[in-house]
Amino acid sequence: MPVAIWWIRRDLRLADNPALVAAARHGQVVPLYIHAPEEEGEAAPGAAARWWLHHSLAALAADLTARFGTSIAIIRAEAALPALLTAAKQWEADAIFWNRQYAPSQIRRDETVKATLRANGLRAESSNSHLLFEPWTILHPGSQEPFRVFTPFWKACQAAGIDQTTLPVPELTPVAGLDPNSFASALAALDLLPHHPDWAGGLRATWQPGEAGAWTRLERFINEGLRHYHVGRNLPGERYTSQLSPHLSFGEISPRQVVQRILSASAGVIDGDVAHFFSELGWREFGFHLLYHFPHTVREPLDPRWTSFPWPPIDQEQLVAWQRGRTGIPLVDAGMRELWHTGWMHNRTRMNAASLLVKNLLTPWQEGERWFWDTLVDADLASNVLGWQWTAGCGADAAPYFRIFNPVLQGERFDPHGDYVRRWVPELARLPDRWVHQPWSAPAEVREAAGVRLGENYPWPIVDLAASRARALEVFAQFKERALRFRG
DNA sequence: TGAAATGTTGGGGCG
DNA sequence: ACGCCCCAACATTTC
Repeated sequence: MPVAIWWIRRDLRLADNPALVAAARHGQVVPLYIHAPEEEGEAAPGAAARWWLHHSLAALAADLTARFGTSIAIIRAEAALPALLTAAKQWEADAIFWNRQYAPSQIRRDETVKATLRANGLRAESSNSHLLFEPWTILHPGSQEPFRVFTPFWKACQAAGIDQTTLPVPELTPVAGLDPNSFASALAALDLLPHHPDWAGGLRATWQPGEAGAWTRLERFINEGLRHYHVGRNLPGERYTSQLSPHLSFGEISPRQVVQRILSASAGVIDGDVAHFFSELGWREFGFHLLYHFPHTVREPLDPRWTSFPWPPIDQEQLVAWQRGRTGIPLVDAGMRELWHTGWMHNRTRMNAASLLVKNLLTPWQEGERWFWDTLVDADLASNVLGWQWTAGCGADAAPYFRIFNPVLQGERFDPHGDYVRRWVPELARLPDRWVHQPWSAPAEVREAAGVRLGENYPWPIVDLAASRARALEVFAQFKERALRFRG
């Protein structure tokens, strides 16, 4: 019986996995994970993602053991290609199957890998498991150009129609010789987990990486979040969002499975809540669309004229205060601490934290992008870059430069009782609702009664919101006047 | 998927 | 009864 390698990447699941199905059809299956972060460049996982990767691999291996009595072979390598060639020889495999990835470095690597494997007489096939729509299939009907604006992009996707068919877990004949013990030691040798100090306690308490955990999240969302999603998704203190992002990022569940399950739960009815949730999946697709068609956006603004934006020198002290949730602005600090503790941040707060860094603190968006990349368990190059460039106003469908969030008003509007702030910034927990989003404005006796001593147990704001807003408006307006005057 | 300034309207207090 | 002012409430515009 021939042997096929299932080259595992960000498709850490058994169900709806085209590469796995293809491998199982071909013959005996070698589930193989190659750890070669150096080769992935900008897409190499950050610290929080490495924690997730460890546990997701462990979960997948456990599933393979329980269902098929096999495990995952792990190779630590400088590059995937030689590892694949060695593995093919070792297992006497004549075919390799994988699911596609879309970061520029990954696309380049996969092209070389595919060509070389085939030149060596091996069968090499890739499939789509990560997206509802391959980026190259959605183009402007007339010009055949990629989209730069979300709404027409998503309309074109919907016009193309979401394929709802999903693949069952295949019957699988494993190769002999893969066992849980050697998997466990190989996984440990990858050294993906933090130590000295172990900062992952909050992650462990929050998440269950793996296919089962992904489905638990989805079912919880359908039961508790979806019904009021359209309004509730804006409230960071409540649990109306799906929190599926890390599971989707690691391919523990496919967007197709999510769509199919939600439609079955809603009896096929697409009301406002369902439509809005689907459009959030659409934003994920849009990120991959942009990353594929405009790969330079990983480091540079989509619009090249923005590369000359006159950022002032980076204030390291302010940057660290932002990273650690010590800006003195409660909503932003709550968000940054939620991120540090759980590896995830509510989208409403992501926008506010990003706006403060880029606009009020005039810090290059790449600094924020880098911090998010390292601390988010759901960090996807596509979504992260899209989000930061959206905030900075230099990306696709970007927020205009004058859109500057006021984190006090945003807090009062979307966290009216301060539940979110109190949870993550306990120093402020005893302040009345009226002042919880702006402790610096509270009467001294109110602060004292609440045990808030600014400058001692909670910082004064590191920027004056009104003054820094005015400064950002001026800098951005001047830049627009000078640099953006000539189109194209 | 903004905030703040400015403009408009209409009710109520008051001389 | 009337004009005037104030200002909340809402709409529009500007950044």
